[in-house]
Amino acid sequence: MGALRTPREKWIEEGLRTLAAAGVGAVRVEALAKTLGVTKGGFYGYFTDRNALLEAMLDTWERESIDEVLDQVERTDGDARAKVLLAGRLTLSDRLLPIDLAVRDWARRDAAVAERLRRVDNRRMDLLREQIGTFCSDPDEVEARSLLAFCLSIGHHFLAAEHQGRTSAQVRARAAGIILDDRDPGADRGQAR
Amino acid sequence: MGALRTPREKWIEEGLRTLAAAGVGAVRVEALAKTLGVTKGGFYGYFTDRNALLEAMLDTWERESIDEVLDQVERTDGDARAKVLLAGRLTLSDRLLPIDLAVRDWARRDAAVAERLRRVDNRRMDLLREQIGTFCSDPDEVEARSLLAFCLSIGHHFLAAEHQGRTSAQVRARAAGIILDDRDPGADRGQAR
DNA sequence: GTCACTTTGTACGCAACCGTACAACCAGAG
DNA sequence: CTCTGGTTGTACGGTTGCGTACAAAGTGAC
Repeated sequence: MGALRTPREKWIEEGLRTLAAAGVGAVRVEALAKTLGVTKGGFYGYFTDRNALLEAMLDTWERESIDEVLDQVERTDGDARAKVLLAGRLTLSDRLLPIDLAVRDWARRDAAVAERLRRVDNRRMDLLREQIGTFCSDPDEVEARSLLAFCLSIGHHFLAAEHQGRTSAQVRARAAGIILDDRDPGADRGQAR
Repeated sequence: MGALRTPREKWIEEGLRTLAAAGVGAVRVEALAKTLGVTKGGFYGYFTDRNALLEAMLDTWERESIDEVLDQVERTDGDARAKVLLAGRLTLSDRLLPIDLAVRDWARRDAAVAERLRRVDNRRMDLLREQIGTFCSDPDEVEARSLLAFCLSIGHHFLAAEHQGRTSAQVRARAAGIILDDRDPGADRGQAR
């Protein structure tokens, strides 16, 4: 058999890295090849075209950011608030977060991507509803608090403002306290990413 | 004097339209010219290059989304909650919102854009702090609630999930109630965009 | 109508990138 | 060692976009 210096996964991995760093527009076959230290010669053996790579990248992202995160949260035994915070930390890990943000922008212009994102976000909201529902009885309020939790974890990465001496994490922890109806805001439960 | 069929403002306007609809990457001189029904011949009379257009677009956006919104809010006489909601509605108008979201993504990859966005966001957060501060005394809590208000208004545009029968606006109104510490969530104060 | 001045159209060179074709290459089977 | 099959490099044609140069055209002053 011939050598296999650049398997399919390498292309996907580098594609996701580029997506995270510079957006979909920067995911170009020749640029990836250059970064990988090869030419695009082998690329078209794995993918029919650039679009096939983008699909494969989305497959990987979707799998990682749903299945793996949910599995890990379910295996945890903490109270509801702890699970919510853990899910936030996992979903928005150093690896997944930048990809997530890039996909979110991408979805605004591509219906197929938007559909995938809808699936992922629905699963995440399900998790939030379930956990927040354990300490909040009004379904409308559960939904509102779930929305706030989601918007906080995504939105704060888009906010460019400062917090007048406080760190971003401090303000976020306090905000998480409000959403999770924590009556002891002084307690340090760790960072709310 | 010669005719002036396509003044500088036209290019900026069309640039902002394209930015809003398809992101910075889609703001290309020749594409804009085609949309405007001319060729790029005249473009380089107004701008030294594509980058100069992008700068001018940001100037326009910054002016519109700070000065005009703040002026209008200051002229309003309503209570703090009403002012917060009004600011949200103005900032996130049909015209400004899509530009805002595109700029936010752009800022993740361009330091100069990030700096502009920081200025704008700081002004917006100032407004929120000021208004929320009128009915909330703890400065840390004011900051946290301001952050939540901001994240809700920005973040909900990135959330692709459904709300189990409820409309997005309903859930958002309820969430705004939580943030603004409204003890009468049934009251209809208008939409919380 | 003519002139002066500015805007616009056309054409060019250059670069990046896509997708294809094919030759060169390289491990392991036999 | 040789053959074989998939992997990689190279070369190509086509497209799109930037920025420049200059000719063409149109408008208002006179």
